[in-house]
Amino acid sequence: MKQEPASSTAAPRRRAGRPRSGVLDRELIARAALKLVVEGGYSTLTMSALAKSLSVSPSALYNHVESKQEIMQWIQEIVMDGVDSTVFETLSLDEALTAWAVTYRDIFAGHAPLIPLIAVLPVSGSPRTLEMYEKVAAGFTRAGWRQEDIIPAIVALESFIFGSALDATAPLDIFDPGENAGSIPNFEGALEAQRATGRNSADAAFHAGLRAIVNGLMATSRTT
Amino acid sequence: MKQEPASSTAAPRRRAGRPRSGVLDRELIARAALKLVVEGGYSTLTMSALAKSLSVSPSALYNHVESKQEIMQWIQEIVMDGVDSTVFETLSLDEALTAWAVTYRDIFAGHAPLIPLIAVLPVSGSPRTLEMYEKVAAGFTRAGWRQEDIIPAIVALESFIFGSALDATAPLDIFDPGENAGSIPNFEGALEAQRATGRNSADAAFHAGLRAIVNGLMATSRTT
DNA sequence: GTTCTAAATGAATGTCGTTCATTTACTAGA
DNA sequence: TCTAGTAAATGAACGACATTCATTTAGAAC
Repeated sequence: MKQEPASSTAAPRRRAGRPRSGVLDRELIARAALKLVVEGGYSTLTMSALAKSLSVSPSALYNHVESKQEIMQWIQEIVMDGVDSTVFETLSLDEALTAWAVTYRDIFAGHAPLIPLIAVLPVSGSPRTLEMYEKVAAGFTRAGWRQEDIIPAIVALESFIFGSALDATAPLDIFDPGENAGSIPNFEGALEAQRATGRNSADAAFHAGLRAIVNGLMATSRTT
Repeated sequence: MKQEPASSTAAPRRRAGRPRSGVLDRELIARAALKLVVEGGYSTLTMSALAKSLSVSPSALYNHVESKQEIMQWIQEIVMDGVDSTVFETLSLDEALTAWAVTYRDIFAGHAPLIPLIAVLPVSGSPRTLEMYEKVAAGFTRAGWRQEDIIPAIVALESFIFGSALDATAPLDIFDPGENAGSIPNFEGALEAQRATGRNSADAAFHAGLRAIVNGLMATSRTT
């Protein structure tokens, strides 16, 4: 925030290069927050718990962070780093999209509370996220897509991925009709048939849907 | 909700059929909550505000509701009623799916905070939601789909719809690269080309994605 | 009219995120 | 070495919340 052009958010810095007295900084806070989340889920991520895990008082955090939301964004950036977008450099577009989507969804299934946040957050705050988009866009371009069709395709895929990540956190018996059984024969039949396959229905849906949307997008790009 | 066998959650009841003294009941609370939400957004839906809108004290609500979450579920059921699933009785499967998805997404775009809830909530609590699934499943069955492929197809579509509804609430300039411009040529080019079309990118993505996933599903159902 | 009970009350609780006046301790300049 | 200057930590306090609970209120049933 002082003289570097890139760092967008409050990073403590002083004239000399060396770190100063403070125990805290952005990296430490972000890592501690992520650790808390990984170990105990998002409900355990409170400012007090975070402060305690850093052996500091809650108010001390506010010298480095604007709000809890900002910490969530930091976590999001770290998590997003786990998404493999190098596949676009080695695989064909449809294969790359599939591989990318799989890691994307798997990772965010463990971070569902971030999803409503990301979906609405300006990407400008996340350089690393932008790099991912660049690689994905490059993949489309290389495959000969019309420029104006690329963003909608990416957004559509992401919407599907986020929705699927949310869905992946649902209980297995989410569709159990309970006392309403009997009045919904078609649905119950379908449910039973799907159960009989032994596959997890969230996974089956994700893979079937991913195949459909990727194939569908490829077909569309040739048609229009 | 009065004498139907289905009502799963705390509904006040007494030996005789007539309503008793109390000002409150499930329907009233749900409507008042929805009204609050429609007028001021989900952040204005607090137990105190809800109680005040019903001229009652906050604690009075807890004679009829287990928790705020339960109120959210009631709202969800009312909102879900707005989704048009009669189209499956009149249109071909792909047309019906498209029409259904459009109303589904449009409606939930105005109720984004419900989405993380729904995605994870057992449907057994919502008879009317189950009826919707029944109509959708009937549409698939009528079109000759294999039973075990129906649930995954529905779930995949819903995931896309929920993701798209979340996306629809994002700010228009969400992709503005800000200070990171320059290092991401492919993405910026795609962005600019999309912008030049004059279309809202969330809408473009939804419609492109919907076409892709519907077409893709149809193709898959013939292939496998 | 007595009893039973659903329903409303209002005070209180606990958990949050967040603010702020104050203190602490390191650093730079004289 | 002394003297600011300042980033950073402290702890008490605040204001929203959802939720609980002992108590009161007022119909209905017998």
